[in-house]
This record gives sequence, C-alpha cells and structure tokens, in this order.
Amino acid sequence: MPTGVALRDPRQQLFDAAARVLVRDGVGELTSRAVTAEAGVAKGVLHRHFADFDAFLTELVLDRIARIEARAADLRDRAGSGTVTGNLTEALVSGFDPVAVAMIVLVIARDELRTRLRAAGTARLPLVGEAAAMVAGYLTAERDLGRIAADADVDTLAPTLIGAAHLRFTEEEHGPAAPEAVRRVVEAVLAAALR
Amino acid sequence: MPTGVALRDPRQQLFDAAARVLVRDGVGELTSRAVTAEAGVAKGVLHRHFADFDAFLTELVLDRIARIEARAADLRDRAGSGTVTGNLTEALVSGFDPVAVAMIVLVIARDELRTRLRAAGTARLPLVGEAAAMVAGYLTAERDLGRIAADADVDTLAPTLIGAAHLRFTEEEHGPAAPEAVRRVVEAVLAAALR
DNA sequence: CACTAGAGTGACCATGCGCCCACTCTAGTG
DNA sequence: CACTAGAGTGGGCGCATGGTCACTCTAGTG
Repeated sequence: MPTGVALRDPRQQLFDAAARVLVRDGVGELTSRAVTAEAGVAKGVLHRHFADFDAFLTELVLDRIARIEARAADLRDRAGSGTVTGNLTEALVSGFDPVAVAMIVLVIARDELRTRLRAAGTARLPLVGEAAAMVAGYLTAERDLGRIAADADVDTLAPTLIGAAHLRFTEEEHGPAAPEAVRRVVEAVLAAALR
Repeated sequence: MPTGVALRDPRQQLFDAAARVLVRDGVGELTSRAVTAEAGVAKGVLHRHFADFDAFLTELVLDRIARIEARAADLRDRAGSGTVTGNLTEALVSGFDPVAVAMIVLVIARDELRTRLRAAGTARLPLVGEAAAMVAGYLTAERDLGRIAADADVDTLAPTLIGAAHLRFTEEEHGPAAPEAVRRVVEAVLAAALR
C-alpha cells in the first residue's frame, strides 16, 4: 500500500511507538521492525529519518533526557515550600515513571548505545546522571535555605537517592510507582541531614 | 579436530569463559559462539551440558548467587569488630566486583532470564536481592549489639545501600572498585543510625 | 495541467544468532 | 582385543535482525 503522503512528525511518532514497545514488551523486543510496526509505518521510514537503528535509539534517549531536564526546574522551584522529604519523594516517583526506567534499562542493555551517548556529550549513565544533577540542585537550594544540615554532602546524597530509588523501580519490574518505599528510602538517606 | 577425551568440569569451564567475555566485551557480545570459543571448546559442548543458551545463563547467575551467599556468613561474623562503616564498605566493594556487576547488567538486559530465574525460585532482581539480605543480616546483628540505633529501619537501609552502591559501579562502567565513593555512600545512608 | 522533488513502501539481502545432528574419538568393559 | 557407551566436534540449517533501494504516490510549482 504505497503512499506518498507525508506523515506528521514521523520522528516523534517513532519515539512514542518505541516507548510503548519498550514498556509493554521489554528490551528484547525493541527491534526496528517492532517499532515501525507499532507506529504503523514501513521500515523505510525509520531509515529515512535516522542514519541507523542505534542512532534512532540514541536520539530517543536524548529526547527523554530533555524532558527530565525540563522537569528539573520544577523541583528546584519547590525549594522552601512543603517538606524536603515530600518534594523528593514526589520528584523521584514521577521522574522514574515506567518509561524512564525502561529507558535506563535500555541504556544498560545496549553497549553500543553508551558509546554513542558519550559521543553525544552525555557522560556517565545517562538519565541517571541528569536526575542526580537535578536532585543535587534542589538539595543545594534547601541547604542554602537552612532546611537541611549545612554540612550535608549534597553531591553524595543526590546519586545515593537516585541509585536507591532506581533499584526500587528496577526490582518492581517496571511496575507502578511505590511511593511508600521511595519515601522510606528518602527518609533513611536524609535522616541525618534533616536534624 | 575431533576429540573423544572428556573435558574436566566443562560446566565450570564454560561459566568462567562466559564471565571473561561478559567483563571484557559486554552483554552484547555474550553469545553461545563467543563463550564456547573463549573456553576453547566446540559449540556442541554447551548444548550437551545445558538444555539451551538461556538455561546456561540462568545457571551461570545461580552459580554466582551461591558464591555471594557463601560470603554472607563472612560479613555477619564481622559484627561487633572493626567499624560498621568499614565493614560495609569492604563488603560492598568486594561484593560488587566487575563480574558481579556484569552479571547484574546481564540479568537486567535479558528479559527471558528474569522469567527463568523467578521460576528457579529467585524472586526480585537476583544478586541484588541476595546482597540486600546479606547486608540486612549484618545490620541486624550490629543493632542487637547496640552499635547502631535501636530504631534503625534495617529493611530499608539494606536495599538502599545496595542500590546506591550498585549505581556507583554501573556508572563506573565495570571499572575497578571506587572504595572512597562507596564509603561516602555508606556514611551518608548510615549517618543517622550511627548516632 | 505537465512536471518533479520529496516521502513512504516493502520485497529483498547479508549477517549472525541459537540450535541440530551425523560424525569421530576415547576410555572402559568382559 | 573387539565392542560400545559416552563425550566432543563443527558444518550447516532455519530464522530474525538491521539495512537497502527501485518503486509509487502526492503536493507543490510555474
């Protein structure tokens, strides 16, 4: 069924399809065929818009990173209001949604992807690194406001929170957020800093 | 070059070869061909000793879990001597060696593997779950000895420590242990419990 | 209204995977 | 010393993957 009609935003359409496949079927099923089929387009579309499949995946991850960065401002604006524990729990729960977790798993699983992402300027483990920076920024703001201990080691606390929360979600196997468990983790890590 | 001579412990030989390939070349290169080539045996050997490749991988992970469990007793025996922080740092650094990290990455990457491992009775994320149980046991012992706060939430602290430490190593990309970073994580998480 | 540049299509290709199995060799048996 | 059960070998099969490209259709142009 050949069509000459242009798709609307084929790149984003493919990104969304890939996210659906990833969350629904897992990394093992994330193939170029599965993505294009899910998007309802021919295989050729992907290769017209991306150099190769790994380039597509790289841009997919970078696209998600951009969204996380957009949310970073939100968390930082919360500094000073509500409770530190509550703000962090909410940010971690909403930040590590099933798609974000699947994306992290994807990066872990695909060796090649890490190389390309590093070439794209995203050092360390992407998504996690961005998320840690976001949390560190918030914690610094709270510290400046005197709401957490002045000697709190922000640069250690941030990746610790992310790591522990990340594991929680990985363990849950892409399941729905478990805010209670995340809140306990946040409380445990910040217990000393909050006094 | 056909040989009828029996190999010595071909299963363990293949396990070791797989670990080498995994650490050296990454998950993407861990194929049945690569493993048997690394072991210096023909492809057929693997299929004589294991039903299929995923069964081999499953047993590989279970083999590593057994080693971790064997080390659990060591950590628990340390309760009461040295420092809590030091004991945990050492256990986490030696426990999350490159092979263990690669093994966790392998489990994350292979959807099929998780299903099989669960069927084998290993619930949650294997290796991580075992390690958390090990740390929880140690922390409980220290709490009974009065060396950490009586109200410390051991069951939250343990997976938090594992998660944060795990991320450290994943970020480092199978690199050598970074005891300093791990020690800071341990101190941050236990700061309140140690008062 | 003829023309064309651009976008989507899908049969096809090479590659590499897990797996099979006819075969060879050896060590043990009586 | 003939026989055989068992273990290791490796060419090759079927399949799914990522990638190619001659083709078709459409929207826009002068």
